[in-house]
Amino acid sequence: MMEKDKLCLDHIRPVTDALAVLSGKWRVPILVALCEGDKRFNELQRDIKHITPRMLSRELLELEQHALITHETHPVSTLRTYRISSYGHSLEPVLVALKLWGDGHRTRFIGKS
Amino acid sequence: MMEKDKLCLDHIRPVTDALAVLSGKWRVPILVALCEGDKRFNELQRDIKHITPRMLSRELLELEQHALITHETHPVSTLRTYRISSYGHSLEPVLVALKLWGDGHRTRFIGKS
DNA sequence: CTGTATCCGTGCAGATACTG
DNA sequence: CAGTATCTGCACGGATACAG
Repeated sequence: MMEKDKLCLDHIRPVTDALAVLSGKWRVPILVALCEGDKRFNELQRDIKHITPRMLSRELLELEQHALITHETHPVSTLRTYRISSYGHSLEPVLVALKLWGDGHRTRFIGKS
Repeated sequence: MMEKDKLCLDHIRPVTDALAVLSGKWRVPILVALCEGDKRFNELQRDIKHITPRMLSRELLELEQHALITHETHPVSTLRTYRISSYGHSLEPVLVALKLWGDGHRTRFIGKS
């Protein structure tokens, strides 16, 4: 089981797979917003600054196709509630690793906003 | 420290910072190729399938501006040698986390190439 | 060998308006 | 409230040719 953590050729595809899931301007903000708890469409639109309904709709669909989030539709009304799936929570170690490195990177390049 | 590894709002910026550094089609392939050892421009172009000299040049510059790689110019000839910096190696935990999750993701979505 | 210059197609994403 | 439709600009990245 991984005797070496060094980079090698067979790392490329899984890494780019993971990056593809997280890439785009709104994926991480949406996931983080949903980590505060289940939310509805307009709550997400309010909490995520500057996102348009078009992009929010698109990205919610994408995240759901990747099984990272789910939604429930209220039986009577048409209210939908979005939430992170347990599979979505499996991304946490990845996001933590990215955060730790990103913190250091911002520190190293002082002067960046 | 980090008493909790849960996602929260102040994770967004460092995470997207890190993602920005790794995003793009060629960054990871270049880093991985250089992990095999120092290489010259044409070696990289040969080892990284389908990359054009334009993109290789562009991405090498970008990676160097982010301090992830360095280059040395042979004093007499104009031969350049590219190598990963120690700072570049600090990305390894991040790439390992991405690889581990990406492996699982590919397993989960069987049928994907 | 180590790149640059130029041209170009496509997709990502914003703005705005509209609908059930 | 919860989205969709349409239009648009721009950046990403490929192809090809050229240069030091």
